[in-house]
Amino acid sequence: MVCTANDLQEWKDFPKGLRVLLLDGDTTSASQIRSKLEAMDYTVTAFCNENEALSAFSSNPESFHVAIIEVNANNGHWSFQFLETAKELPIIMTSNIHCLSTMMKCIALGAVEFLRKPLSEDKLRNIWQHVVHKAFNAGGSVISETLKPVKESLVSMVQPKQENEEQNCKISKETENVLRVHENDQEQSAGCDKYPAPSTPQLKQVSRLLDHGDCQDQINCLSEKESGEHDNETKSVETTCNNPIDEGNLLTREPHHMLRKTAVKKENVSGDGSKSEVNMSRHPDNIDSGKDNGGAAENLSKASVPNSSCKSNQKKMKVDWTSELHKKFVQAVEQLGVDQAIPSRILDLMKTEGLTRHNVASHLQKYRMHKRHILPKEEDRRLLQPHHTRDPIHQRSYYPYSHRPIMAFPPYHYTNPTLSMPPAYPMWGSQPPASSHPATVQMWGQPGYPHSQWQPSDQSWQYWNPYPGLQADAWGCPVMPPEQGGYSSYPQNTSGFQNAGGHAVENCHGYSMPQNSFDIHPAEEVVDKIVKEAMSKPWLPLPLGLKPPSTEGVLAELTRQGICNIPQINGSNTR
DNA sequence: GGAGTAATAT
DNA sequence: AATATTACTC
Repeated sequence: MVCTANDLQEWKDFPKGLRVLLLDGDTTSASQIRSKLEAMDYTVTAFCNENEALSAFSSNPESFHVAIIEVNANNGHWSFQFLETAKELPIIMTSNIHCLSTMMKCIALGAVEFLRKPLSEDKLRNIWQHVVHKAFNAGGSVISETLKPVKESLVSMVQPKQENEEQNCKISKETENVLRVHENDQEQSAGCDKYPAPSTPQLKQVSRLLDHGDCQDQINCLSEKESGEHDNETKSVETTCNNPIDEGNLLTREPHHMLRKTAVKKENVSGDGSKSEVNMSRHPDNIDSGKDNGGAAENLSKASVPNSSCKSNQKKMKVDWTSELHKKFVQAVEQLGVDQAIPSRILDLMKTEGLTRHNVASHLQKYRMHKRHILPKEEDRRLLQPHHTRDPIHQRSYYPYSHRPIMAFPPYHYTNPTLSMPPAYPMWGSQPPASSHPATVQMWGQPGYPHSQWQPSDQSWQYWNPYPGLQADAWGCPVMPPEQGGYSSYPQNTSGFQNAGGHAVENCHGYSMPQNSFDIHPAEEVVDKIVKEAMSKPWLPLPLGLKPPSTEGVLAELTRQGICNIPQINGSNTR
């Protein structure tokens, strides 16, 4: 069906030109879908008549890579028949109707997705993924010969990334093994950034569960948008519910296959191309039996009457803060800055459907708490710098990015950092030589404080550093965006002193402190450079080690320059 | 009613 | 351990 080897060799800009069979009895809807698809460079052949579509496919199955089939009240039987007929083709069902049993039946019969109308660009944009998915995941008996070249071609695209991505995606060894057994492992890479595929994580879960024989404990479902929390820009999310399903109600010609198909995930891409999805899971002990369908699709929850249970259950879904999601969170937080980084705004920025303000708030709380444990350690390191004094004037140095705050902190951290200081020197004393270790949270973290994913040693850590070129030793550690100019070359830059212990550390601008600058003094030229920079940019916070001039000195200087009228600020009195 | 925090539950 | 929920305060 899909494409020949030649097709793929020529297919430089996949998925452009991917051929879509579109059946929609509603001509208006059909033309809308068609124009959207064509705008995305898909090649669309539209039918409004079932028989035409079927005969077109039957006569030349290789004309199509993917099908979008509308299900309506009248053509249900035909739709199922088409699903049976075109098993090799990834078929996306779409409908205005919300009928759980129909959706279940479609999915069980092999439909890759069930989308509620209207089909937005976001819904349509990634339908190519189903082609890839099918190529990789269809069972040997189902995959067509023509799909194999697709798979091979894409494997070569996916493979080089795979090793890294496997780590980044935190795939458990167990899962990896399962996937290898299933010969579907390439797909998992597609579940990562580059070639996201709609069903990947869920498939992994389902595969694992199947292998462990407890698949009834978990199906994947799609949540509907959380009411009122998201605008139309928000994207569908994927939720994973630990819901038992009544398999007896599902049509299945091949139970394993059916379940795999049930693991349909809906994924959309936000404007910037990033995924906007969230994995959610429910605690098994919260399961309602029977009618709990878990909202097997976005549409389901709205569609089916019993879905009230799904909706209510959604409350109990647990957000899986994947590195990807967390990255988004951090980006939102950083984009907002200290003043604006509040749950609702973060939520808005993240544009991740299924995520609630509460989810964000909870995560934010944890985020802040973690930072709270991290920052004092950084301050400790700064405090060891020569010339540094802890008089209040220098307190702004504790939070050197106040002009563009990265994150909100509890006030006591920058109003009186000394109060929150854990014992500093013992920590220093216990440091391993910086030459053998880049500084990590592990080195600085308080004993007993939870580590795991909060640490850079974690594989997902790299996702959490918004500026991979820079070191960040803490979760969300403020690091200077590269575009922020010379400011970051100040030695107090958080990322600039990762390697405590008197070794040269490059900050993000390649500015390098001399060896032993920590132990003794910065080289004079370094000091000069810092002083010059500070003087040329008085609006920036002072680097550590530099004292601001006294008020008297400033006034005297102003007077010398003939400036005698100084407006009163904050009650400070001048002449 | 949202936000922040701490405590507690799951 | 991670996340959600709750209670409380602002």
